[in-house]
Amino acid sequence: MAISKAIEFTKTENRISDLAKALSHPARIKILKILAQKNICMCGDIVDLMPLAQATVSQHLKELKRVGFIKGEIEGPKICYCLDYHVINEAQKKLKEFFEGIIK
Amino acid sequence: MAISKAIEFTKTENRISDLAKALSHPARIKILKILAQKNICMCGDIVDLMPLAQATVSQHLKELKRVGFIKGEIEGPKICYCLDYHVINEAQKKLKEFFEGIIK
DNA sequence: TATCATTATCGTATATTTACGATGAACGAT
DNA sequence: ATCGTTCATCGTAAATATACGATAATGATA
Repeated sequence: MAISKAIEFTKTENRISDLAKALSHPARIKILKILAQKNICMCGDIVDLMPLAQATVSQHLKELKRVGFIKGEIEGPKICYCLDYHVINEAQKKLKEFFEGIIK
Repeated sequence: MAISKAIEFTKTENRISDLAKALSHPARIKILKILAQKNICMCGDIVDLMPLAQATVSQHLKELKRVGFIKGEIEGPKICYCLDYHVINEAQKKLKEFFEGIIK
């Protein structure tokens, strides 16, 4: 019989899975690539490059903003999105450490 | 107005997001860590270490098997799970390349 | 101020994910 | 042959994700 159950997941486990969740849709991978290429980019530019409606792209942007991969700065009627390298570096580091901890 | 829409996502974008999806739940992160520690492990051992029912753990194992992170070998009435380092290395490489392509 | 451009949000439909108890299938041991 | 162990699968419920059209909100411009 089971002796004792782990009560929860660790902060690290939750953060890694959350970062991975933000990367778990091809549209969001593509958006990050687009923002990396253009450095800074308005929403409409992204929409034109995506096979999705504006409302859907906006939802994906929201998810990327939620974990912090991107920031949006209001600039008149537009919003300029750009990558937040702080969080991208965090993701890279956390995933790297995770894989290194798993690979013997 | 939109000039032309990208028709699809690339194979790489789909693969990266699919690998990320497998990592997008803390239970699956934890399972991979457990398998790395124990090197090889029966399902029941994992269940005892998780705050989830056996059926739920089995579902998470299925998702990890789907992308290839783990393999299960039947050994009598038990099933021994182990990491598939080929796919783990692939994931590490693909994500590394993705981040490097994004970071200037 | 009326209008246009830009983007978020609402409403909604559908699909997928997550979770669990119950059941079934496979095997070893009695 | 029956039983216990181990694990997958079924059935199901609830939550979340995905997608879109329509609408609202914001600010620039005529």
